[in-house]
Amino acid sequence: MEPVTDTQISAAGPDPDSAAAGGACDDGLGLREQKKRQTRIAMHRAALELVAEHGFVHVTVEMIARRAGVSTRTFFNHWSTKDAAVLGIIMGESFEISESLRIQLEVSSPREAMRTVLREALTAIPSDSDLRELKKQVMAKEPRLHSISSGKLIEVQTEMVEVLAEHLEGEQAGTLAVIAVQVGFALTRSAFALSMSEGIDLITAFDEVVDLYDSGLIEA
Amino acid sequence: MEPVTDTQISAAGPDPDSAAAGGACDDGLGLREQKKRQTRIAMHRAALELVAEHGFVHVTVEMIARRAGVSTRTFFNHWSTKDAAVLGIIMGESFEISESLRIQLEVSSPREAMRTVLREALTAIPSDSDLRELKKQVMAKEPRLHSISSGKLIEVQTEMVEVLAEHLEGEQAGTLAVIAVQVGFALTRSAFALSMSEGIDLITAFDEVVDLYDSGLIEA
DNA sequence: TGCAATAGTGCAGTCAATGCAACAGTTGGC
DNA sequence: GCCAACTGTTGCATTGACTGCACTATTGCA
Repeated sequence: MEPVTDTQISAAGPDPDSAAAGGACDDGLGLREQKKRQTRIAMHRAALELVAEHGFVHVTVEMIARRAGVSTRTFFNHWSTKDAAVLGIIMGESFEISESLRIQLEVSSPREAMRTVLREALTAIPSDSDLRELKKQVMAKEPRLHSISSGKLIEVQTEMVEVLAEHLEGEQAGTLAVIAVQVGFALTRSAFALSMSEGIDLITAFDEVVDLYDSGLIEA
Repeated sequence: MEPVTDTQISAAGPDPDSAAAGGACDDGLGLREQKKRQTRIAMHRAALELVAEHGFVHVTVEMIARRAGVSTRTFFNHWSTKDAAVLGIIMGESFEISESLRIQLEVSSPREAMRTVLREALTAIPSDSDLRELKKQVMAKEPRLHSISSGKLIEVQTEMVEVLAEHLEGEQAGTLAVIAVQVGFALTRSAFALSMSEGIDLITAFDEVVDLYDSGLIEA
């Protein structure tokens, strides 16, 4: 298994059980991919349940792994951090995202490019209702999770700053790039928090956050 | 010693050596306070030097402590995390900041209140020129440090969201509060990055960032 | 069926972070 | 100058996140 590439934000797929029940949810994936997905979801669910039960700090990776029926080593093959498992953050290669930004910058304004890329990076969450309920509970009790800084996320942030700074030119390009990216991620984080606390999917949450931000009601 | 309260962002004071040379830099503090400050700065400097030399990941807390001439236990009495020591972030009680926000909200708009509080939380950095040079180097080589999420910072963030949400009222108060605080901290983080990379003091950097943000050039 | 790829595992090890109890220098009152 | 309350420093033991490595088990494909 790839030692946890990280970067494309997405969340766990549909419930393995319901998929098994329906039987038709092959997704065109091989048996291998399906199993991988299943264990991943099992861990995510286990993490959520345990955090809901005992609180984030009292849940160990070992506990999560055991409930999900895997070894702790396997846990870290799927999730880069404990936080990531609870939040269901999976990321792809950071250079893909920064490349995507570079391309978008050719055809759109920096603002639009940033938003398009960030939005694209948020894969929809087809989460089941019970997973949503769990997430709501967890986020309500664990405000700590509102601020994501899951390892590789920082990597992406850094690369995006570089790409943007390069594109902007001018004396203050660097500073402008830093601010733009920081604000962009602030919106993304907000979307994540909203998504989990309201039980809506990430893209919807992101759009809502962006709308609110643009409305000027924010006063930030 | 207080087991590292955390929250009031500030940076290490003046060079202990230069203070010793001048002799008149008593600051009205007791011998105790002075010594405490000195060891703190020694650790901060050691951390910066080592990171500049070997890179963040290859520097252990033990190495920092040894160079600063203290035990690792003492290290953690002063800094809540390794990151904090490198960045020179010290924080006070989080409730003080949220209290401050609550008060400011009585007399100013949310936007002004947020900014005032965040700005106040940034104690000036009277860093020596050589420390600045070190910081520049470190920040250039360690982009990881651009995204601060030093433990208790999250705590402050959370409390601010609560206070703000309570004050805003309305259906979307919660979401608005989350976004406002996230953006506020995004600006603060940007200020921190700018301060270190340009070798200017935090307040100046913060004002500059806010001005740039308000100018609309950002395109976030 | 057999080979290549890849998911899962066990193990040993590193290191950040914390609690506790003992110790030492500082301060203030007398 | 001396004692008592503080408070900073330290060593020790411990927990738990995370990693590298070598190895086994499955799966996909020819």
